[in-house]
Amino acid sequence: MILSIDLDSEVPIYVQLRNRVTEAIAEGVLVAGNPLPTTRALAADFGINFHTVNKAYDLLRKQGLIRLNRKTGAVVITPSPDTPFRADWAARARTLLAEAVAKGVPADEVLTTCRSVLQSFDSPHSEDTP
Amino acid sequence: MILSIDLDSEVPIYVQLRNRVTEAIAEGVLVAGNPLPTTRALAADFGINFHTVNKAYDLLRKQGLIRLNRKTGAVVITPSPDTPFRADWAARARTLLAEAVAKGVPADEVLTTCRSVLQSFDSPHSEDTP
DNA sequence: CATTTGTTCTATAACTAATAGAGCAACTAG
DNA sequence: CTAGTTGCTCTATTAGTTATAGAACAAATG
Repeated sequence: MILSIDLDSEVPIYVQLRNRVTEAIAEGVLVAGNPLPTTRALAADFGINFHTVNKAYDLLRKQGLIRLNRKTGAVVITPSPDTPFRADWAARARTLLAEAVAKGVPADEVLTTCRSVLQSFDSPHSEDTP
Repeated sequence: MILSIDLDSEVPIYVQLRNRVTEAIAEGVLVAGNPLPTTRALAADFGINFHTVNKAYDLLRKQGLIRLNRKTGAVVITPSPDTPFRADWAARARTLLAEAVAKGVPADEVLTTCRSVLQSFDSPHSEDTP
């Protein structure tokens, strides 16, 4: 797995890590059952502290996207999109969509952008279909 | 104008203020030329410090949504959806959409939610059309 | 000219981000 | 059963952010 983070970004490292893993799951690069690198290994890869990785994994666990086992490590799980999540997500979507509309981007263009992003998640990402 | 903020939220007050104003512009409640309350007046309304409101207004100015004049106060302007904005916005949209898809929400349901939010912005919000 | 308003400066307390080290608890492999 | 790995917890420090606060300046209106 190749995760890229920007140490100079204004976005906290642990948030970037959470976002990248979340996107990898959405893309199908990571599916239920797949293991994530250990906190210490991933921290060593990026040259950051393992506590920072730990924080990102903890966020993902609270999001209900991974399960953390001692010794086995972090594993992607099959999520359940419950009602509280949908409500919270819709509120955040409203804020983000408002930002584009307020900036003058036409509603249909906004929707087209969303559609193409969603389509990019749908396209297959298997390594063993040559 | 009625802006509501939650002092107990984990979202910083100045971010909430920016979000509410952004949404009001997207909804058409605020249109180009409309004045915003003065920083001191809005701060008094919410019982918060005027520096906090100042920070929110400064964000909105950097977003290109309002113009700040001495004495005249803050005024909503006609924005220009430039390319850098679209690219940055698309990246953030990707992260948010990934969150829903990774959580198991079907892509078409995500798109439907976005569409209904955008439609809620389109519906008229004029006070003088009985 | 006087008032209002955004702007800027300094300052402080509480919180967050990231790093760091130490050690505990559980699980697997040998 | 032992040894090692790994998540987890604890304390601690440094740097930055959030929100508050007071004071004063600059520009534009009336």
